[in-house]
Amino acid sequence: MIKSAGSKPGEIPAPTMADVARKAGVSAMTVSRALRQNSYVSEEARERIMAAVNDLGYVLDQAAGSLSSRKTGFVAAIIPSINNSNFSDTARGITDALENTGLQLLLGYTDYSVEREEKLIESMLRRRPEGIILTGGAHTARARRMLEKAAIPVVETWDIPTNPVDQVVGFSNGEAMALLVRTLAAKGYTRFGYIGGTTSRDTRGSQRRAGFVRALEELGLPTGRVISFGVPPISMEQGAQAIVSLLDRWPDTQVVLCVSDLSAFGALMECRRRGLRVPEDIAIAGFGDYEISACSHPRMTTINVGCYDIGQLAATKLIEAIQGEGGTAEEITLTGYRVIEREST
Amino acid sequence: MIKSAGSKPGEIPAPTMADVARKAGVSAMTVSRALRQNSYVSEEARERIMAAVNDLGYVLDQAAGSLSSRKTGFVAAIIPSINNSNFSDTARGITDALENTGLQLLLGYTDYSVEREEKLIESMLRRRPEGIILTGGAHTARARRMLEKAAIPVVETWDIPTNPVDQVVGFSNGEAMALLVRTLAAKGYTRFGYIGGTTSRDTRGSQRRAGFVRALEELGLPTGRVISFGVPPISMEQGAQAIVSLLDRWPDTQVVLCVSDLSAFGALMECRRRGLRVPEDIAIAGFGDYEISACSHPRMTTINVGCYDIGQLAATKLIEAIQGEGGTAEEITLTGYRVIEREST
DNA sequence: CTGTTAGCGCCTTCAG
DNA sequence: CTGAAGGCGCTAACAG
Repeated sequence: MIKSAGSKPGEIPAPTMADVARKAGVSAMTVSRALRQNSYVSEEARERIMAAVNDLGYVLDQAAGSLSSRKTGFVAAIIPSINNSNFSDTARGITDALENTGLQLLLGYTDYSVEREEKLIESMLRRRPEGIILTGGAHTARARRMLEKAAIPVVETWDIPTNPVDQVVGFSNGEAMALLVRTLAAKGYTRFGYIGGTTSRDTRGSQRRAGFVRALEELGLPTGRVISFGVPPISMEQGAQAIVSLLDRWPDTQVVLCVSDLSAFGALMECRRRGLRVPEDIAIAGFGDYEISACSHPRMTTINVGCYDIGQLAATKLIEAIQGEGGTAEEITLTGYRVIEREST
Repeated sequence: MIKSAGSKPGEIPAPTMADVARKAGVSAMTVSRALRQNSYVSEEARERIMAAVNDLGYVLDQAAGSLSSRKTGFVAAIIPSINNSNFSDTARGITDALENTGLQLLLGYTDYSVEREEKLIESMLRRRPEGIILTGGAHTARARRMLEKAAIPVVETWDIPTNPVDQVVGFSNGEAMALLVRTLAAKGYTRFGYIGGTTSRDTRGSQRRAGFVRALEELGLPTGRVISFGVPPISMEQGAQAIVSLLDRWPDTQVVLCVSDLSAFGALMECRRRGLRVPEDIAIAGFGDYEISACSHPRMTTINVGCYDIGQLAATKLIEAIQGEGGTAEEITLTGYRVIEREST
């Protein structure tokens, strides 16, 4: 504990604006003005105020300020996992877009659970954020109701919900995966396998799987070689185990697509460990273009979905809606993705 | 924009406690009591209140509450990078420890810059967090002063500062790296190389390097094979480039230690790509025990430092200090680390 | 350019 | 178990 702290008796209460005002010989209102960028304060007064602020070690109390100004300066963002670099890239994009707007990020993660998302939304709304960014379009009914009641701009990302709450910045996970299938089919592969999680929780994961199946159907190729493996997120280790089962069951599989680069990497390394040549004996592709896929040996084919840009764009749209007149139409912004062919296919 | 929103004229203002109270036929005070767990409210009143809350879609405004209760329910945490799974594991540990305490995390990242840390600390202190968790012991003078003035519990993590602000939950990065050197020296390696970043910004990185050199000196082994490579964080790709330079310059190097598993992985893959056998031709070890090191081929030797536990323990200590009488002594809690020997050495 | 007045929405405190 | 009064620290709105 520093000096005297906590709620000890004899504690020195933090200085308030009134303390600064007294010390600088002005009113609290002038201090308030001096501490913001806009409003006019004489150079002389400003200097005295800043000196007093420094002397006292005064730090503005935004909770009090936002109560009276009715603006909290918070923006909430909810991602599935903070440990997944795809989503933390999105979080970085959000933070960077928020820089210099005076808005502060309230970040939470759901562990891929809509129930946890609901709780998070509730606890975040208690902080009265001026806008909120969500991942995906699957929410509980109560979460949806709370969002609508909150009457703040909402941006759903990483997906294209069929029934958006408000704005959307995302892409079709199914279409992206389908594109990958078509690209690989064009190279001559016909016997495709798939590794992903159980479909119940991770909506993006199940959309990718659906896109995989749909693309194969359209190409008239067999669709059955699918391994579903545990609840998301599917780890590298699970990818390794899954490819063993998959090749065990369907030994003539030529190429395996995975729900993400992480499981793909696990699968890739396991194949190398077992002496399989990639892509000669078995080709492998991931999803998400994580750092790892550009660096592995062999380098991995994957699909880049612009995680950082999603975050930056979502935040930009949100800021516009917050600062705008509130009349922005509901809007769906599609973000791009592209297949990155590397050595593993 | 949902329904009517933003600051449009004709907007429906969010319901307040008074609205709920009116609807439930009680006073605002009773609503306030009903919405918390403690305090006594009759079952009958509580039911009516909850019904009104539901009808109105009322969500408590914590900013107002904390102004009067003088407790914000915020805890701040600052990590170097949100994209590094070691630190996001720590963040998860913090979040998990905070669960069910009613405390909410305010998370920020510095990109390894003490200047950015200073700005973050300032903007977070404006939210009046009840405690703060930092990474490392290097702060600007002004940051230190602000922390001291704030008179809230502080926990520095991931390091053992020579002059702690308050509490510490960490380990010696230098000692951990030295242990790795000794472990490998015991296996017979004598010609060690090292890959890390420039030392100016990442204090943990430079401590690891110092530990590397110190351990070799104590063993009477040569210490010169060090490649410094860019500002942190050192990427996988930089690890790949660095090992090429290193082996180019010192071809007889037997084992290379890296500042983290990420650069070590890049180095490992690059060696495999060039047809080098690992560990026969060149052994490689990382630091941090990222998921990747357990899954790569060959699996990588590294050192596990309990990232998640650091976060959980730091938050637990912080909560104790917050809830305690404020008299907790300054305390240094050492966390454990252990070498994990795998196939790459 | 500066000050005054009032009140943001809730909780503390004290009375019933 | 419930209510009334008052104020947390700041800023909007208006007056000078």
